[in-house]
Amino acid sequence: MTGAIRRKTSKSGLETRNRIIQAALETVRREGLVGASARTIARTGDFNQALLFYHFGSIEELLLESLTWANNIRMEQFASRFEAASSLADLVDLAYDLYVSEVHDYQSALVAIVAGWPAGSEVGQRVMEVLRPWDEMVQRSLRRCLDGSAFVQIMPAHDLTFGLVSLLLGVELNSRFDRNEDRTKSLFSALRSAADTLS
Amino acid sequence: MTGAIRRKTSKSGLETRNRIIQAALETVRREGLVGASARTIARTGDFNQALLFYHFGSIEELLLESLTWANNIRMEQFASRFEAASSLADLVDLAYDLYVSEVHDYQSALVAIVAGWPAGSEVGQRVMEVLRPWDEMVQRSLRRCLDGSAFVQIMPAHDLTFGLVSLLLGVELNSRFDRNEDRTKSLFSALRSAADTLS
DNA sequence: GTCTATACTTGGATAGAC
DNA sequence: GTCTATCCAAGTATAGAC
Repeated sequence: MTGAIRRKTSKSGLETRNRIIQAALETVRREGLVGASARTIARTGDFNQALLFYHFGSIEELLLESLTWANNIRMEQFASRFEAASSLADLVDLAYDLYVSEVHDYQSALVAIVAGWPAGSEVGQRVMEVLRPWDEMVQRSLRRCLDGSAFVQIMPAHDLTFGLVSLLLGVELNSRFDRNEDRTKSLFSALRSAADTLS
Repeated sequence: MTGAIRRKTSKSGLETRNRIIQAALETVRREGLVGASARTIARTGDFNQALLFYHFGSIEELLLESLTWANNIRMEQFASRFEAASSLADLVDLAYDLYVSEVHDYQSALVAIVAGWPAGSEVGQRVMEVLRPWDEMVQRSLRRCLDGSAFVQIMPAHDLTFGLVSLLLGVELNSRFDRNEDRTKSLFSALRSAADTLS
């Protein structure tokens, strides 16, 4: 297994890298992680299969970088909104928006990648690192929102963080085989009113 | 793709089927779904690779039956306890026990299998069917426990069901790359006291 | 930086002996 | 029902032309 390969990043090189990443995500979305081989990915993006190895060195590396890429977009997209949130209800809304945007754009290809490797493996480690910032961001936001609220008495911030992040993962995983978006919508709107009532 | 193959189930045949299923689960656990090939599974279980095809016809079929098998065990193990639950707090405890037993026995190999295939695929459909009974069981139990409680005002039973099941999936997925069991323990004990307070 | 061609490995699956 | 041998497809990866 070769590590990450990064050539001089010329303009067209970057564009191609991006095309390949898009094709990888699209393929995982359509065929599942089990169906995402170099050849199927290349067919999806309509480029030569060898290109993938030139730019990323291996499939694992490509999937990992695709995960990172998609995740960074989400982070950038949501970071300011998390900073701006001022109540638990805001955070619930944000979580829902995150879910919608995730499922809409990637049909939760991310959770498939996350779930595919065992924890101890090298890939598993790196997946973990990609996900960690979310936890920190949510936790910071949550502490700020709940500061002074009586709500922390019944549910400490770190538990709430872990619960919210896990719930989001679970809902996304669920959405992979239960095409009923209404259930999620309904859940989050119930959570939202609960948050309103309780805080 | 060939369908399920079921020969006359002699005693030793059944035992072998079981050995193969165990090996499949063990392999997914250790190598992840991406590392679960016919050959690696056979090596894990120390049996001939061809045997797998004789008994199950294909890898997909084997993984699906492994999922079903492990899931049935859980269902049998927990069904009576879900029937016996009489409060929201009981249900939270049950969910936690389910998590522990799942992670302990399979290190969440199940969620890996669940996440590996796309929703629309044949495998995805069947995975969905395997999971559905949980939803029904939890929902029945929940309605019974919350009957007459004021809690349903802030959180309807069907939303709570979906939330609880999703949370469990998410926590199990999380446990694949975050080896911190204490976080889960802490979350569920917080949920438990919340359930006590609120119902 | 991209494509074609190709080497080589692994994986899925079957046939036939035992 | 299980094992050995084997076929073939698919997969990963590299070399070299353009």
